[in-house]
Amino acid sequence: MDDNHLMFCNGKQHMMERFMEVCLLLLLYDETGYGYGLVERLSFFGFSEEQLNIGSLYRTLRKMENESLVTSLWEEGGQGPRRRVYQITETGKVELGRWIDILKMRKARIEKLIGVYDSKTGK
Amino acid sequence: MDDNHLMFCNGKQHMMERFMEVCLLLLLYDETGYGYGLVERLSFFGFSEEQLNIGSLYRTLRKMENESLVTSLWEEGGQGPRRRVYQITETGKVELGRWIDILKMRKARIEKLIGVYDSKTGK
DNA sequence: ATTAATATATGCATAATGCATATAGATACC
DNA sequence: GGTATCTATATGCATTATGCATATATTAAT
Repeated sequence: MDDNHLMFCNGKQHMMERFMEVCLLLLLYDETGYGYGLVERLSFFGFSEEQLNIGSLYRTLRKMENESLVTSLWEEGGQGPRRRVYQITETGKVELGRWIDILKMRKARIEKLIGVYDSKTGK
Repeated sequence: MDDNHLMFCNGKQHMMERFMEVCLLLLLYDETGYGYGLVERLSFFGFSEEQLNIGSLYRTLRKMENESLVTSLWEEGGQGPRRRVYQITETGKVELGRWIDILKMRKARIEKLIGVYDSKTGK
C-alpha cells in the first residue's frame, strides 16, 4: 500500500484541503510564495505533485486571503505569466498557532485510538 | 484553552464525523451498540456529550450500514423505546484496518508539521 | 504556427457537517 | 388523567469541503 493509496478509504479522499491550509500558513510563515510555486513546497508535507488538486490550492489561497490570513499582490517584472504572491498576516500567524494546538490534540486522539485498536487486535 | 475549544478554529468545527466513524467501528469491534448508548462510549475518544451532535451520530451509523460496514436490527423486548442495535461486519473490520493505516500516516504528517513549526518559532 | 510549460481561476456535483426540528415510547410526578 | 422528562431514532436545511473538468493567458521551444 503506497502513500497515495493511504490518503483514500472506501475510494474517497478525505480532509486534504484543511490540512493543506495549515501547511500553506506554515510555508508562508517566513517567506512569501505563489500558487504554482507552492505545489513543490507542499510535497514536503506529503502532497504528491501528481495527486495534488491545483484548483483546490488556488481556491484555498483565495479563501485564506478572504479571511485575512494572507495578503496577495501581483509580482512586478518577472518573466513568464504574472504571479500572485502571498504573504502571511499577523492574523494568519495567530490562526496557525491555533491550528497547531488543534493538531496536537488530534494527534493525541489518534494515538489513543490506535492504542485501543492494537489492544483489541492483539498487536 | 479547553478541550472543547480546541475542536474549533475560526469559529467552525472541523472533521468530526469521519473520525467519529472510525471510533464507532472500533467501539463496535467486539461488542454491539446502539446510537444513544454509543454517545457515552464515544466520550472516551474526546467527544463530549454536550458537544456531540446526536443527529450526526445517527446519520453516520445509517451511512455505515448503507456501506455494509455494520448491520442493524431492532432489539427485542427491552424496556423503554426500541433500540436499533448495530454490529460490525467483516467488511467493517477491513475498513477499520485501512483507517488505522491512514491515521498512522496522518499522525506522521502532523508530527512533521509540528516539528517544522517548532523549528520556525524557536520552541 | 503549433505545442508545451507556466500560472491563475471558475463551474459543477457530491460529500461532510452543524443546527433545528419531528416523532414516539416509557417513566415519574402531581 | 395529564404533563413533563428521559430515552431513542430520524430528517430537513444551509453551508462548507472537495474532486474533477474546464477556461484563460503568457512565455518558451520546435
